[in-house]
Amino acid sequence: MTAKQPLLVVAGPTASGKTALSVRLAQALDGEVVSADSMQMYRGMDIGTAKPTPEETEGVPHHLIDVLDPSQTFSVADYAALARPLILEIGRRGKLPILTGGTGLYIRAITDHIQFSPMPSDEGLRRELRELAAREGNGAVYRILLDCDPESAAAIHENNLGRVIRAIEVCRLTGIPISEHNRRSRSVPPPYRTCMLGLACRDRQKLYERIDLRVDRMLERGLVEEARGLLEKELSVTAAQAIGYKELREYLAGRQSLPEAVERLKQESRNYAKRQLTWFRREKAIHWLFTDTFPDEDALLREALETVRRELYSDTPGGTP
RNA sequence: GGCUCUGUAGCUCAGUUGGUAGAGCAGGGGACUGAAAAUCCCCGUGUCACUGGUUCGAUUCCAGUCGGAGCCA
Repeated sequence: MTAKQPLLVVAGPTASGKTALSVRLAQALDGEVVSADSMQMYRGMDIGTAKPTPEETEGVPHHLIDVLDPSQTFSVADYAALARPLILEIGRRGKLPILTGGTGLYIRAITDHIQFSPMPSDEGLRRELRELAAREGNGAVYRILLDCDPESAAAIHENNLGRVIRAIEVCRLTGIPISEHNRRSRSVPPPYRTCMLGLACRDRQKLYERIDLRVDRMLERGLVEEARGLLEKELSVTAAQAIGYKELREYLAGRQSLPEAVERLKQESRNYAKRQLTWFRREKAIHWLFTDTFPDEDALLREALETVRRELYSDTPGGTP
């Protein structure tokens, strides 16, 4: 029986200070950062995703950044396939992997060790179901799910068309209801001893102000030009979802003034942060660090380190580092 | 100065043929397993500008007052 591998997670909404904290934690704990950010994986999407710059990383290795071309689609399953061996390998080298990012789904896939079995997708079926929904309404598609997987149907809202379609697709393709599928995906216990840190602000308004400010800084650094270059290319469905570029597209197409587009971009970012908070709040294992309650960054780091040592390195039967 | 329009939820606006009002956005909460920076769900009492008048009853009609917009001088 082998001891579980220590894994540190730094989660939190956009602009909460994840990058800075994880770099300092990596320096203090001899770690390497593994990004859990669905958009920073794309090359060329630098300013808009607040990708850590060389100055910010201070030499600390950062993985799973710039590993995709914006034309590539991607999924949680793909993420897990990349991240898991990487985490293992970092550990083998005697380093602490620090999973940092705001994509809750990706983080959970790792921490809960969700098993993704190989599964083909069926574009034709998806399109067909989408057309059915457009023609006869979401209810028509939902009824199909009700028929093949009542358990999932009970958990998915009729209007959440994407999920309804996915559940039907899994049913049709594998003959197993997605509810059953999801249960099986949790059959393997996580090989990690995990400590989860969450960054947040006590004062929501303060977070929103930070977000607005950061957007302004992105614009100063050339976000509009970055967006112009990116939008000339063919973007995958995944990459096209990134906040920043899709709002600026309206401006670049002359359909909206720059101030209007910027306001929308800030608004989208704030709404996104709120959704992230909802997700992470559900993660009961998270130790929350409220950045606005610490006098300075050193105090924050000290508290974080104390939590990590307690969670990861105390009374470990396998010995301490 | 005259005429016209206008003043309803934080914002933009509906509406009530007179029985005290509702959408979108914002805001808050929630869900989340192959597109997740996505997708979806739930939450709306506010002197209906103010003061009078008509009326059983006015936010709704009338008059005046005070804001705002426009047109003519």
